[in-house]
Amino acid sequence: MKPTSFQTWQSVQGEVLRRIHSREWAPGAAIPNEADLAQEFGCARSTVNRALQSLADSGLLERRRKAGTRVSAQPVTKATLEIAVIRHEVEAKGEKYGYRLIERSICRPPIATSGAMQLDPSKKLLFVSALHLANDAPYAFEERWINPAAVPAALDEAFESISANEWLLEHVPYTSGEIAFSAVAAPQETASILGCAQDCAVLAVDRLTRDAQVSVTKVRVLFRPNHQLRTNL
Amino acid sequence: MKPTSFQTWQSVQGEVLRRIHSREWAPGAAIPNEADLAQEFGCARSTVNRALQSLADSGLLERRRKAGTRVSAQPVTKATLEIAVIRHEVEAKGEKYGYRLIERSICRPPIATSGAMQLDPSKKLLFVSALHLANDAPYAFEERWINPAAVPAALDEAFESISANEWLLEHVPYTSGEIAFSAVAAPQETASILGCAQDCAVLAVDRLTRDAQVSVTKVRVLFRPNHQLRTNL
DNA sequence: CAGTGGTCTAGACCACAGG
DNA sequence: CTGTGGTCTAGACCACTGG
Repeated sequence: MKPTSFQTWQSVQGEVLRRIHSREWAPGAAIPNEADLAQEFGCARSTVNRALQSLADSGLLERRRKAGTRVSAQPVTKATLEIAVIRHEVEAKGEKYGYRLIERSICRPPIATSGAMQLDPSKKLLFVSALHLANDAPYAFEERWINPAAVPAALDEAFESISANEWLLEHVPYTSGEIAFSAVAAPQETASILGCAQDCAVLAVDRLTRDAQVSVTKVRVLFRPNHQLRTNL
Repeated sequence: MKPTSFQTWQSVQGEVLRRIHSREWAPGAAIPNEADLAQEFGCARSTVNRALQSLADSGLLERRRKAGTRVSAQPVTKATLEIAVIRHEVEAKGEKYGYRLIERSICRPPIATSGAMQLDPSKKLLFVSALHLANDAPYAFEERWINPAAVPAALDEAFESISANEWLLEHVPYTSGEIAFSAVAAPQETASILGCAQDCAVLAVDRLTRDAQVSVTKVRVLFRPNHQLRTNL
């Protein structure tokens, strides 16, 4: 039999990675087509396809019909952050989770909010703010606007023992939306809730959630100082 | 022919999503196995497999051999951030990119740095700090430690006209590593470089890069105030 | 137009883990 | 032990797009 044979898509991927790392296939250069590789590797074309497709997803390869496959010259790193329910996040760290409702009201949102949610500014929304605790210390502060038109049942929920976070996940799961990460100076009120100095730098996660085009909720979560979001590349 | 037939994995996925959204398949509940679905949908099992696997990757389904497939009760949202070379990031916004080297030296790193890089603290490393500009205004400040043992060629590069960012990508591409996002108060020196107030809240991206187990570089990038990292969900 | 990747199929074997 | 997903194969058709 010819040199080596690769029978699993993972092993094919490994071999492709080796050639890229060793610069046998240089950055920006084209690599053989699937059929040729399949023959060389002694496997079916679909196996090669699986391996290459996976590498293309991670940004290492660029593939185009007819043009073929080439090694990305300047691969765009893709960092995947897992955003879990905060309770799970805390428990995963081995800390005790706690929850405290701070405010619940029905009122007209700031224009910036109604604008971002693409809703009529005169319509009232449900506002909920709450504090998440880890080992009884402040962990994250969340301010949330909920669109009652999208989730009428929310008006009947007090959010005193369950976070809006989890409640929404249970009642309107599998939504789409946008998320943004930034750094902000903690406003005075927030700072006192989080137990840090005013204008302390904290990580902010802003999230807008839609269910079939209509905005369901918009939330800003401010984490305790020094909080990090980490992942592997 | 039976009701509808689904011939592409995307259409199968669409139908599965519909059933999940409509709660026909409730959160936490098991769904039929691949063979049954294939028969119902009038397609091959591998087509169903492709569709379900993709949904499992995105966290909507949980699959285990023998146990079958079930709808995730509390799906973990996965936000994928694309971390491009800063020059590209700036240019993609339609702004003019600029680069200014601030410091380049060879010295012993702080213990925290050598520790994180798992290197001998007494060994000297190459330190490079630089400012990235957008439309001539500060965009991001980067402080970087480079391990010459891993990239000897770096010692011959001045980094005066090319950022270490891009230089490294060209010379040791396709590395692995870790990345972390946090909020920090800009130290006095950094603040003056970025042109913001001292202790201003800025987004920090810390990145450790390895090439086959050995640390290549560790970098902290501080973005201008109000910078956001965004993505869709 | 023609080469390349994208996908589908029918069938098969296997690894894993639930019971 | 056995059901389920994970994967491989050989072959086929097709969509896209570069030349």
